Amino acid sequence: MTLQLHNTLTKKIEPFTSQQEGKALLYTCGPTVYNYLHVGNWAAYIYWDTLVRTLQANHYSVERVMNITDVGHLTSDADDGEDKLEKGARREGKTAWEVAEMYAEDFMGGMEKLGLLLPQHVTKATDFIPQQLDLVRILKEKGYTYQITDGIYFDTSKFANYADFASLDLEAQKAGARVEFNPEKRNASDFALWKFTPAGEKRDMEWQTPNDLLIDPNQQLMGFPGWHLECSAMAMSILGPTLDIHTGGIDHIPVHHTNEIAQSESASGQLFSRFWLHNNHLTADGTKISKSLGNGYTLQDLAERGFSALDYRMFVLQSHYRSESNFSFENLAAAKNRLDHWRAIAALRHQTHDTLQNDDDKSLDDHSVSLQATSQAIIETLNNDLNTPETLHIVDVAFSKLDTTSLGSIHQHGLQEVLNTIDEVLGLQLQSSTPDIDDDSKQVIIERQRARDEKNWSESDRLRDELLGKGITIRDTPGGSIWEYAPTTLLQ
RNA sequence: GGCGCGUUGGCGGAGCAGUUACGCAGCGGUCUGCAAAACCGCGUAGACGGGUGCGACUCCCGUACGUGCCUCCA
Repeated sequence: MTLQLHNTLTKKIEPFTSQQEGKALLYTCGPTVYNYLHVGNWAAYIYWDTLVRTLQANHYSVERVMNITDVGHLTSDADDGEDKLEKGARREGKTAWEVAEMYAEDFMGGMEKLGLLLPQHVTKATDFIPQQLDLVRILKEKGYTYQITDGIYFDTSKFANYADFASLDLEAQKAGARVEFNPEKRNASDFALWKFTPAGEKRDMEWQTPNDLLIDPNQQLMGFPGWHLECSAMAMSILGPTLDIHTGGIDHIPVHHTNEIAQSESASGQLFSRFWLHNNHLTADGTKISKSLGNGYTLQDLAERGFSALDYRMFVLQSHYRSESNFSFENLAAAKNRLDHWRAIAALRHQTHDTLQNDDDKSLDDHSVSLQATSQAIIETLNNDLNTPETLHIVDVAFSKLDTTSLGSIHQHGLQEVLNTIDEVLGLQLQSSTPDIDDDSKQVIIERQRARDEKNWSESDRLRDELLGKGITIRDTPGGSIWEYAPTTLLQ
């Protein structure tokens, strides 16, 4: 099966194709760096990392841009809230620049812990101010903008298909709106492209508004970009007017992405993105994740309870990206146990003695065949709109078979191939987390076997404890002793 | 008020119109020097009411409940 993806644009699952053969242009809406990311935020990046890996498994080279929003994201989409960065800065007694730097660094650290592939372009909104102003200029020249007291706005009534993407009923929304909108705006859905620093205020982050963008060119106005503008400016200036895929959270459909499409397509006259993928949200402890509820767990919170970032990655892969899923530590523990089992299987690759070099050797029951088929099946299920839960099921079935297979009968090459595939597409680092044990430990295992042969149980148990001290557990099977890495214990 | 989604066993979570999802947890057993692991078995899931099928968890309609976005947020 070729890669099929659910496209929000058409609300259907469609075969994926790119504009340029073998190359996919991808834009991912990144974080606003005014706080630590919580598990819900991270889930999105894990899903999109799986997308990138799946594209690569389908022989696409991926050129990907991810923004870091370090300015202009207001605390309200009504364009009259505070800037999150400026607010965060006041909270912490720092400048907006320092806050952005600190949390951006934390974000990059989290990416690494989770084993997320680094996009080719990780771009900060503040590094793309000229490009954003250029976009405003183009829109102004084409007659899509108007200026009011607090900024330059995009007139959504001039973009005929504005409501289509999110199936918006603008009139009904207006009637039921719970937020007062700026009465100077021509339409409730109009949004700020560029905001002016209010008179008498000084922001940490502000730039001179180019005179040619103003009604009165003699005005001297400081300002800053609206939140939606940055994504369009970075995406188009780096990847060109039309993306192959644009990803983001489901919450972005009605406002952020709708606005991105409006401003980008109005400026370029071309389709902004051919595919739009949206991840559903995570709840935590049965309710929506929210700072005020205290369930916005961070990676640090997980670590303090004995869970690694990769345990969390496994947890996220257990549900489909378009389903709403629920985070709890109980569920995370289930994911961790599953990952520990997979690692035990991965450790077998050091302990098999491959007597069969030929994959087609039929004398070896069906293990080699099934392992080969597993690698293929993993890609197939991911190609089905990134069906990661089904992928895990396939791996479980294959690994269960290995549980019942004696060491000598495991087809090492096939196992190696499956592990490679899993690590490539799921990023669980099964192999790097299970290096071969050192020679000393191997010697201890041999000595223990000798003690057991002599029924010297006290010596045998002593050696087993010695290995446990090194984080290695032993299980004795009819076919011999097998070692694996001891699972890390959870803090209660 | 508008738009959307969901309801599967103790917890999580898929596929599929007719045969075990899978994982985790629980109980019983086998194996084992012990332990661990593994294996076998058990608990007979599909909100409710209709409809269409020989047959529905799986398609259609309705009801109830829950939930998301429109307001911080992936």
